[in-house]
Amino acid sequence: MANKAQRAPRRTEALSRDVIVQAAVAILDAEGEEALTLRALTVRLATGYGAIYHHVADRDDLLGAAADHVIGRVVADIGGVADPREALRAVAMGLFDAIAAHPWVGAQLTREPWRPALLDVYESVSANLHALDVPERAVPDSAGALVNYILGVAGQNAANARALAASKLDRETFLANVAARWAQLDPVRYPAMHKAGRHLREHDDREQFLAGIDLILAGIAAVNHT
Amino acid sequence: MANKAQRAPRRTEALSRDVIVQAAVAILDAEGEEALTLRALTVRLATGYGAIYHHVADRDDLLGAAADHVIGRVVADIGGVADPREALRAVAMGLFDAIAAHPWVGAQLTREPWRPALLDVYESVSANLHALDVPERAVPDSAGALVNYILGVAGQNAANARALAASKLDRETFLANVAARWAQLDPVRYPAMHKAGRHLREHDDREQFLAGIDLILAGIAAVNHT
DNA sequence: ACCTGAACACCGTTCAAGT
DNA sequence: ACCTGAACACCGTTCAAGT
Repeated sequence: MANKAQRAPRRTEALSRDVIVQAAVAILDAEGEEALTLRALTVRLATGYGAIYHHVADRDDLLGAAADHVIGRVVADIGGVADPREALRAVAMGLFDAIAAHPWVGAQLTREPWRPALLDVYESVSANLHALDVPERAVPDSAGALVNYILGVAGQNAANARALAASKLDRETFLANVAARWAQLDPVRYPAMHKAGRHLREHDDREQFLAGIDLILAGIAAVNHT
Repeated sequence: MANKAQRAPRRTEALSRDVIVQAAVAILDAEGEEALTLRALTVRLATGYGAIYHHVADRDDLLGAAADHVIGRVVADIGGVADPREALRAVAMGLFDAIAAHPWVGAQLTREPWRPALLDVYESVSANLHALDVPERAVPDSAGALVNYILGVAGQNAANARALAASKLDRETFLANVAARWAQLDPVRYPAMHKAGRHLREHDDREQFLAGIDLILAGIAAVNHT
């Protein structure tokens, strides 16, 4: 055994905000939001608390930066789509997939919706609506409807991922449990949910999400053309 | 001064889950979500920790029950509206107003969307869509679009309320600050947000919310009738 | 400037002990 | 059954001290 005064090995390369954010993303992806503790970060980065606070204001700042890091890529990857309708669907799908892959991002977006990453989303949506010949004065409400819908789904996704993780079941049996609970609902008082319980197997979150986007786009077209 | 061994006066009436939930709602409304600590509850209820844990599983259970308590009333208060289109708008407006009055509810709904209260919302929305002659197989996606949109706005409202409280500014100057920050954005890279910054004064959250609901309803009508 | 890590001021939750 | 409150196992954050 080593001397008792021996300390954990310290890092040699300099710390930076970016290194910290990447470590945070890795922890969040691997173990979820509540696993991101300052202690876990000091261990992973082989450093002390003060070193982290030297580059980051507080835990919320870090969580926000981590979300920006993930979402930033999505918006950047869209640019090339020419057809505005397809571009809108691409932004929506890109966000959906990013949030499905990193559920903690969904929770973060609903918590701090004014983050730079969402600014770009808002801007991109607005520009594409403009390209769709939506009248100037109708753009803000239309963009708001789309973005708020996306944020709603994002929140749901995050909540589902949390529930799935907490249940410690695999996805299959977890869904079966949800379906069973719904199917047990009184079919007189809760006819729609009762029925949904019987169709959950063939339910596809991604398809339903896109259907919602198309519904809103159809509404925007209907309101502005007649 | 009294004896140092003197203790805080204890309550005489029995505690109950309902009394605890009401106390929680009072704290949440007055001081926001992070003010709801177990310690604050013991003080307010003049009791001990164990007494609370005897009626409530944990803090999350309590937060959920508090949200149900607020949302339950909203759905119950709608029932009477005959025209399905008006009933849908009434549900949406009821939720919006409840969340505006109790912003912590918005955060809670996005965190645990399977709560009983939301079940009733989903059911009510589905029934009214059915009454609007939306085909059976289109109801789930349509209801999902509406509910997810509502949840998205709910989350935004909660986030705005948190930011407003944290800023310790009054609503007026807080909005002016936001508008100023947006107006400062590069008008080339962020034309839509730049412009939005100049119109924030005349912006009405409630009106924009309803515009979104109408947009989605128009989309549902357009997709299903052609 | 950048980093260390003990210490501080909190949390939610438990549980032996009381009535 | 219902309640008490000290104690436990954590948090995020600070700051005097080091390099």
